[in-house]
Amino acid sequence: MKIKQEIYITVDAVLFGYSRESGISVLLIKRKIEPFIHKWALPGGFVKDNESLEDAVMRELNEEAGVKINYLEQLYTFGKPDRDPRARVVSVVYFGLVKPDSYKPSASTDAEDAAWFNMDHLPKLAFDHKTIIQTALERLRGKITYEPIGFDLLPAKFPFSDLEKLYITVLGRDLDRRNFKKKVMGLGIVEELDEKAPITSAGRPGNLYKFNRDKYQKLKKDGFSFEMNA
Amino acid sequence: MKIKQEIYITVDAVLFGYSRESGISVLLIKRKIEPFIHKWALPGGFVKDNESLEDAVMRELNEEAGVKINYLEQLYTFGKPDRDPRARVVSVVYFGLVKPDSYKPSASTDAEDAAWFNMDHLPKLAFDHKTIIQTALERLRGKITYEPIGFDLLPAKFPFSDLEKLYITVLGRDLDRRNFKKKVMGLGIVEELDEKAPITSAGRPGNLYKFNRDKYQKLKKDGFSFEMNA
DNA sequence: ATATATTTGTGTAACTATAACGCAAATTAA
DNA sequence: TTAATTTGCGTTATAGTTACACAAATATAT
Repeated sequence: MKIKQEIYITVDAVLFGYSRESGISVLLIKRKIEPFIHKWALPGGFVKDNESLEDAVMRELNEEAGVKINYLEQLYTFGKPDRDPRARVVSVVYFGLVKPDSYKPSASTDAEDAAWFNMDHLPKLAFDHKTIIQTALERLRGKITYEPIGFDLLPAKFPFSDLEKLYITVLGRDLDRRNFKKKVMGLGIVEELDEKAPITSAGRPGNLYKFNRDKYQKLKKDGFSFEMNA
Repeated sequence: MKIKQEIYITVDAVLFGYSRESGISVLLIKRKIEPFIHKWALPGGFVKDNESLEDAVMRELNEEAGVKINYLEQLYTFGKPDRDPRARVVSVVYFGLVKPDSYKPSASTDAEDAAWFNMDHLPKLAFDHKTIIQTALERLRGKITYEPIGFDLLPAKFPFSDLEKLYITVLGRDLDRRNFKKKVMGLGIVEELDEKAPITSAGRPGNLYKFNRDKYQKLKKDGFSFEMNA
């Protein structure tokens, strides 16, 4: 092609996980090449000439971490001229959610190490990755109220209070337990199971619940819109 | 740099305009180079090595059209390997709104022609630009309900029914005129002016109204959230 | 000139959703 | 055995939404 352009394109991913005990976590990898060698960074890498952007993120995530992704969407493209000291690099960043089941990052080939970090205790990060994580967190906050993506952070079966705690953590404000439950159950997409939740603390044992994704899809087609402000 | 990568990066812009008479329009330019020479396409072009993505869109818009942009945000990055017949091209697309005042595309240097097209009568478009416009329209629809971006499609002073018609057009459904007005005025960010609207049709003449952006910003800082479902 | 159609402005009543609570039941911890 | 904790279910007051009715001021048709 005629045009002279010296810009590289990468993909990165912000993967969020959640647990009742430690709240929201982010998956990071320890870089084993320069720049920022041995520093923590988001998983990602250069896009190959013939693969789509989505394929590129999925490949990198497999190579570097090996976790099962439950939800993935494009977040934002970061392109400030000086964000990479080596050269001009534009990064298309994806936003993903991982269930606790498939939480463990497996030993990987490309990264020195991969680990989940609590959002409140992030290490120093390479490049502009701190800003990127901030943007991703805002997306999570914004989106959880009008799309049922919270369930992509929980196991298939969960005690109701886990869902409630997830919303409290993500939204960063208190909710009325009773109103929250009424609202959620009223939507008709969460079902109570005939199964007791494993005991984790004092108090009356509760049931397990599950998200009925099929029902949500059906309702959505008929113009139903999820909303959780309670 | 070590990495071999043959991917080009461009920026494109979907600029929307609005008028009571013709509804929503999109700004298109007629290409004067291959591929798709003489075909209509979104304004845009290659990013220079040292300019930010935003600077690149603004530059291209000036070169090709010369309209004043009232609102601009990043929309999405399109990167399918075969979207450009020449080579692998990843395009970062921006979404913008233009007021009717600064509506006229001025004669430009880079494009053969630039013109506004009604959303319902778009010509055949180059590349995947039809899909891109569709995505942008969805963004407009989604965003107009929870951020006051509708005012970026109207002149500073407008008859109230223009705002109402804008929402009806964008949302694609009917609204109750009276409830809509109550809702909007109740938010406290639209002011009635002491000025009659110019007469455009039969019926009782109405006043002009204006959006108070300062007040909105102030309220927003205090946790106020715009919402228009009426 | 007069009647008709059109558009703006204001209001009210019924219904629905949200917010703020209380209390009993079933369990663990003291 | 008692206290603390957690779940489940319910009620009431308030706020918000929806569905209407009607008068006023103008252009248009007759």
